Amino acid sequence: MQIYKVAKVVLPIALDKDFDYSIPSDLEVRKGDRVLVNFGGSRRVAIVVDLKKESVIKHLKPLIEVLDSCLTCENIEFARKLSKLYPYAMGEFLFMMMPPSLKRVSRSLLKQPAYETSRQISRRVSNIFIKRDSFPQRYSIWKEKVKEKLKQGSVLICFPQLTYLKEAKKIIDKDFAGGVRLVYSQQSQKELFINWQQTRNNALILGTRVALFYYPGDLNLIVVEEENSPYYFQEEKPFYHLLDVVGLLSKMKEIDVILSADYPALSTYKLIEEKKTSLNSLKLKEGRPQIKVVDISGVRQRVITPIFQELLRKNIRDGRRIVVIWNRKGFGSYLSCLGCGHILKCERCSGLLQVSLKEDNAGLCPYCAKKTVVPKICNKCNSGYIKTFGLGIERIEVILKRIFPEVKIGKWQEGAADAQVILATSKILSSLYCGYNFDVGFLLDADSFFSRPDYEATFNAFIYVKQLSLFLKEALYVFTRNANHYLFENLCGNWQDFYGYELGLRRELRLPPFGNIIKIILRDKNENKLLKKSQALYNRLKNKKLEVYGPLAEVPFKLRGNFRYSLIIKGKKGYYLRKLLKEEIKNLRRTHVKLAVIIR
DNA sequence: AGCACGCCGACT
DNA sequence: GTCGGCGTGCTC
Repeated sequence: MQIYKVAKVVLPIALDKDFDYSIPSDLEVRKGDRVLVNFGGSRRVAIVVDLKKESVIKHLKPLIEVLDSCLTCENIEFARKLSKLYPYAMGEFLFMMMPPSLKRVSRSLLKQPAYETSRQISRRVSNIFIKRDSFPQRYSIWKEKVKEKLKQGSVLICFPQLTYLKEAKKIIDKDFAGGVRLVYSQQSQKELFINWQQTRNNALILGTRVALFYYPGDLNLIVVEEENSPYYFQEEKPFYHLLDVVGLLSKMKEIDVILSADYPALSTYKLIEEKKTSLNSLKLKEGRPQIKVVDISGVRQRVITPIFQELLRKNIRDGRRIVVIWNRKGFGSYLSCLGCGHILKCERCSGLLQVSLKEDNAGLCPYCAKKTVVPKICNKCNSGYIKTFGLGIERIEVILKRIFPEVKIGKWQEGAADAQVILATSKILSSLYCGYNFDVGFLLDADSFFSRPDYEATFNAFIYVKQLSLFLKEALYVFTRNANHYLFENLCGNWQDFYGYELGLRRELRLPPFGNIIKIILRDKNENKLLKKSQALYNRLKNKKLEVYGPLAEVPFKLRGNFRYSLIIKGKKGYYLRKLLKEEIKNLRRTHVKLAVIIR
């Protein structure tokens, strides 16, 4: 006999609500089952989140079919917790926990149903941060713990990027021959489905941030490699930070976490100071390589300064392998008419068109990557010639080749093999993890890192410069026109001094990790309408006694045809703010304002 | 989210 | 007269 006659289900929609369906007498339903329902006039996949004897709703539609049991009660609990932490519906998170092919209406291909793991006896969770300069060093520390934990369950190792993951796999494979499974979003639906099925128990999983949502029930340990990486912040809906989600999952499952990196995230450092996370590091041996701050504040030349030329000449003469970093790709940074001064812009964005030598007559939008054909003659005034202004890395290449005609100079990737001087944008750092070394580095525009209106800019700049220096054997020259900026005070010394100072600033200004920053970005094709709605939202939030700033023009103001304003809410950490935010978002969705919400 | 319904201004 | 943008309400 059936005890339960009603199933509560959720769908993958931005709606924080479950719906009741009656269970036909010939169906057997469990929590976590994937079912087919008639919802709002169409057949859709839903997940059963609860079973009841009766419902307050009068006319229930019946469940059409049980497709399979692919999720567990624990998945449901996790999704519920996530939807309290972030302003997204439980259904949106729940559907992230199953492979994409199961989100569609499809007959089950599952070989076996999801099984519930019994809860362990309550135990203390250990959180540890392992600080070493390189991946092999860090890996040698946490390897044994992975082996040990793998005896009683699964282990997940998170990587910030796919290239990094694949390089690391080569090393890890040697110790776990054939036993490693990869999970990342670029895999095909078929691959994801197979891997999802094969990592349900007793698996060693290497994955990018998506893999965390596919976690198996017997997960026993989470390792987050390069835990300070900005790639752990998902920049599209649903916005989340992997470290938050790892914290939530480890607390729920009572499993240990190993955070591993060359330098800790600031939030992790705070936990270390509070003794909530332990620190495993070597005795301080900073100063290899030397970081040298070069003050060019009084120099007339913008980039190719005499002091840079002199240092470069000396290091070339000494036979050193050199990397020069300038953070603008292409040839020039903008195009302008010599006659009327008109500056060419992307037709969809407020980005200035960049120029590349390779792509003749092609202007590239830095924001949407759209290519535009650049006319020879300005079509605004019909007389002036269009000329390239500003410095891109390709123009720097041309200039340096003229100054040093006898030296092999090449761009990163193209000429990396045999050039003595490599030119690159700051993006080079993420490919250096794959084992590439230089003797000397020149960071030509350190100021561009912290000139943005972003409270995290200085911290990110610190991490960037420190990480870059780890791939240099001898010295890193950092050029700046703001040599008295606090970034440079502790750049060469003890890293903990910088962390301490930064943490003090954040505490004083009530910024993360001491408080929440919530940024709501509103967008619309109609600029006036958008401004009005942004102001209306500002007033509503202000009336609720929140600390709100804005509306501020986002950078870029126009992106892919949409204008963008943002509001920033500053507040204490807590559920009150999140609950309030959820309500506001619900109201906004109704008025068809497109928005993004970023919580830090 | 996605859809239907109903209100009001614009325009062949 | 009707077409369509837009606010509102609903989905078991």
